[in-house]
Amino acid sequence: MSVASKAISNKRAAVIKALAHPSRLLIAESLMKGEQCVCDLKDLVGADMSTVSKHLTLMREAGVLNCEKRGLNIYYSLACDCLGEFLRCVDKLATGGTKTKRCC
Amino acid sequence: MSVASKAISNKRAAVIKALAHPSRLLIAESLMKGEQCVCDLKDLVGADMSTVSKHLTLMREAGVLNCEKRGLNIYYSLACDCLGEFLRCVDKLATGGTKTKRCC
DNA sequence: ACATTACTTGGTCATTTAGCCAAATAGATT
DNA sequence: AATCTATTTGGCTAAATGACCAAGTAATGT
Repeated sequence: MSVASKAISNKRAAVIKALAHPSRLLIAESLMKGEQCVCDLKDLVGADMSTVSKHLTLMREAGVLNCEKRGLNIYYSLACDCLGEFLRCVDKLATGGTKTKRCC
Repeated sequence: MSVASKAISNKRAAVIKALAHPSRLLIAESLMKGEQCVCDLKDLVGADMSTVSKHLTLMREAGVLNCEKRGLNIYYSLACDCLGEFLRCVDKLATGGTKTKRCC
């Protein structure tokens, strides 16, 4: 693999990784309905505010979320409306019936 | 969150996690062209065979891959043909221009 | 039966991740 | 200016991940 395509591969993996955690997935799904501030998301996830904040920073740095400060609150929103089709595929895989248990 | 929806959330996250690594992403993309055996994928990834094998096991257990043994070789294939739309969204996010650098 | 080939499994180690708490910052309110 | 509220940052620790090597297994060829 070339250096360039390795960089692309890493960037893609970072985006996917930003969604590869139950709490972050929950956050992403909730934001499909519209922007929310950190304390809303903290209630949703049920973890320490600092923990949630770190998840959000990670997602923003990966390019998955945008944020905007208004007054005391910081509102996070999805950077792309394609999450639906992303999740459609994930659910297909997550609920897929005929898995190969083993072959060896 | 209920216990049931937490379980679903974890399952989804496991599927996403199975794709959230440069080597595993590379493997998934390569398998879009058709099944391949472990040594092919080892050459593709360029890591130790045992490392690749562990990646493949993880992906299979998450439900992303199927495998079938024929002779000495084990052939891995994608469990779902929806990877294309999945990656379309990932690329949109990975290459997205207007990212919020910071807001605080 | 013995060697070979293709994989997997177990062990170990370094790195990353995820959680919490305490402290810092920034805007709003008094 | 002092305080309150919302959020981030730093520090710490426990747990998970990813890589390699060495050893084990299973089908094939001799």
